[in-house]
Amino acid sequence: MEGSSRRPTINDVARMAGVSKKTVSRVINESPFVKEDTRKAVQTIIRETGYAPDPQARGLAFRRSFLVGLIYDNPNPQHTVSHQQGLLDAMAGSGFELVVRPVDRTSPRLLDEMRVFIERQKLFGVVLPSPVSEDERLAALLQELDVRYVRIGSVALDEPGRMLVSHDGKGAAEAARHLADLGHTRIALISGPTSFRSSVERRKGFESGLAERGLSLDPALVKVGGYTYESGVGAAKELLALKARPTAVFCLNDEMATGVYTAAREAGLRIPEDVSVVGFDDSSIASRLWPPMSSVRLPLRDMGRIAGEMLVPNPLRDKPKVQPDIQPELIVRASSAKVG
Amino acid sequence: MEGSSRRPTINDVARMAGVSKKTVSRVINESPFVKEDTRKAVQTIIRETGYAPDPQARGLAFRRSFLVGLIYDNPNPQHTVSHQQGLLDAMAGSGFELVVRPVDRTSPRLLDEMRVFIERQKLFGVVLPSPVSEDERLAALLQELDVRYVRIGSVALDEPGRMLVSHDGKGAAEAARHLADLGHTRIALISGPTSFRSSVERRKGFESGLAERGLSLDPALVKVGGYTYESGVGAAKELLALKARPTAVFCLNDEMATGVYTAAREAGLRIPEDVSVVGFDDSSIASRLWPPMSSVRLPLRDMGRIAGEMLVPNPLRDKPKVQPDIQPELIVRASSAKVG
DNA sequence: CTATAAATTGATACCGGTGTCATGACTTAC
DNA sequence: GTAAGTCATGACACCGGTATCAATTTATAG
Repeated sequence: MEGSSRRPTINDVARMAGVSKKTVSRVINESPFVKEDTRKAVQTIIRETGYAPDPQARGLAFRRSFLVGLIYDNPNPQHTVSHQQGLLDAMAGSGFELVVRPVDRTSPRLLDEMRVFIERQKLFGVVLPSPVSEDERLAALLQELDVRYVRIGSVALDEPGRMLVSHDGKGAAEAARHLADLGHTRIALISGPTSFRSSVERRKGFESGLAERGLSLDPALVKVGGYTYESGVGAAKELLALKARPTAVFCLNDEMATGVYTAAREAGLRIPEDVSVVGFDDSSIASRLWPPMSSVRLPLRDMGRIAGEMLVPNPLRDKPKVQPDIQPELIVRASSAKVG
Repeated sequence: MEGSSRRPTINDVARMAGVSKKTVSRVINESPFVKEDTRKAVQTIIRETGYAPDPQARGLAFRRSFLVGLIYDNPNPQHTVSHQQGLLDAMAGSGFELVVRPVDRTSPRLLDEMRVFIERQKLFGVVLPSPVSEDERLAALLQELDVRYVRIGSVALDEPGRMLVSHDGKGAAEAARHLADLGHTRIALISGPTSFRSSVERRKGFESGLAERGLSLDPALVKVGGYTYESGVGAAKELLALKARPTAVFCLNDEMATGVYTAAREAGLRIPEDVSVVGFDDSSIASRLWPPMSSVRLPLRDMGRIAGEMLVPNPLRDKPKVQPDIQPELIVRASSAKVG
């Protein structure tokens, strides 16, 4: 089996099959201009030798690599991991590889760095989870460089084939209806930084959900946090110290919602008896806290997978099928209960 | 500035500098056989044109890519993320890119898949965090393929340049001494699967730490979990139902330790008054739980960074310096207190 | 000043694929 | 049966670099 120590090249296959390397190339690339007999003969040799084309050489000739870049700058590693896993699910066995690239989206050199990264590596495609996906200059650069890309974000910023929308607003609206249906009327909101599109969308969705139940968001009950645990503690302390204390708090991510637990404990308040809490992300901590926390779940891994399917052709997955719709889902646990 | 739309190649630079492409190649590769004047002239052109060699072409000629593979199969995504971040820290600006590759270490086709992956991509190097790092067949394969690699694991399984040791045992020993010093004598252990080297090492370290204080591990107080929350709940339930109930529980990871919180609550026991808990990993949940959990911290990101420094030459980091020693550290919080 | 050694440099082949275009074989039309 | 068109294939250049080795220049020795 192991005749020579080095992997066979296209020349070896061509010689063994008694054809030119160009014909082997045609077989590899599924050119229709190959006689059936020839194709089979070549494929037999390919199978016997275990030949696989060298991605570097192929990429050099194609002027395009077989690398997909994941460009991210998410404060929540959970998001990155999940997206990455999903992407890898979709890419497994496709012959493409995933190159990960964290960036600082506030860096003035971001665009230059991205240009160099993409041009140098001649990336086949790029996946941009939020908040990087929200940078229109970056999207413009990708179009200029003629690279395939998929942006993952909470709202449609691009044409369908290039944008995967997670509809964060719908999930937030569901949370709003849930709390309203439990009888809450003084519902506080701990938002993330308004520079994040997700914060804006989630807030909008939350407000529209409240509106559906005839409620509106009291500006005095809105705090802007930084998507961190500490900022959640701080915001919750202020909210829980109010004379007209809210009976429920919705947080735009679980980190901050966890901070509400801490603040509530310090204020001597019980969850959910004194204050209901609903988070966003359904991170692993949500179900570990006591009481287990209600939270809006985004199918992050699925989103990564779908983005991958949109980007790379995968022979193992035959059906290109319609792009499934991503829907957030409210997971109701014990941290949200009837008011009173 | 932007004369032509395509990036300059080595030929452009050679023509503009009035030398052959081979000389430009020598300058790029820092060959000592280039006259100072020539080198400067070429470097000037390189700077002016913004030329950068094509990694694919270079890799093709070198028979080696500029890709580093991260091969992992860790049930705890936190570990993967942290290692990955550290690796990327070390690789930033080096010209190398990180390709991530999750695997199933129990798959019978693992070795074949790895061989194909490494040979096809002609990887420059590979990083193997535990538990993948514990597979000796894989290490043998990497040596056969003549690929640089760094194994990250709890104990030395390879020569120093190829192994980064995290000394999990020391951290576990510290936890043991900590609990013993608090007066605990009936100390339970919830272990991970013994197929994980980390479990074995942590347990050994824990036992030696107990021995230092004149204690020994009671086999009746040892449960083997699966490194999951659920297994932690199950193991803790059994332990806390014992007549001779342990006054402290050490868990070989935080997931299981979090399960002890749940089991204790269900059993009506208080932490730390009725039972002290110490975890391992110092994952983010440890400090969010109530009471905040004592846990052994491993500098995972630093480990990734050091592994990266061991693997890739980085011009931005001049000092190769001695390999720093990785030391676990016990973070004492409120879940461990004097026996009483 | 000449012979010899050492330092520089470039011509050419090659890494392992693909694109272009010409060529020969085979059909189909008349 | 011959002309024209289609199909199948290969020769050769090329993608953008590096390796080899010979050629040229410069330095050192005698």
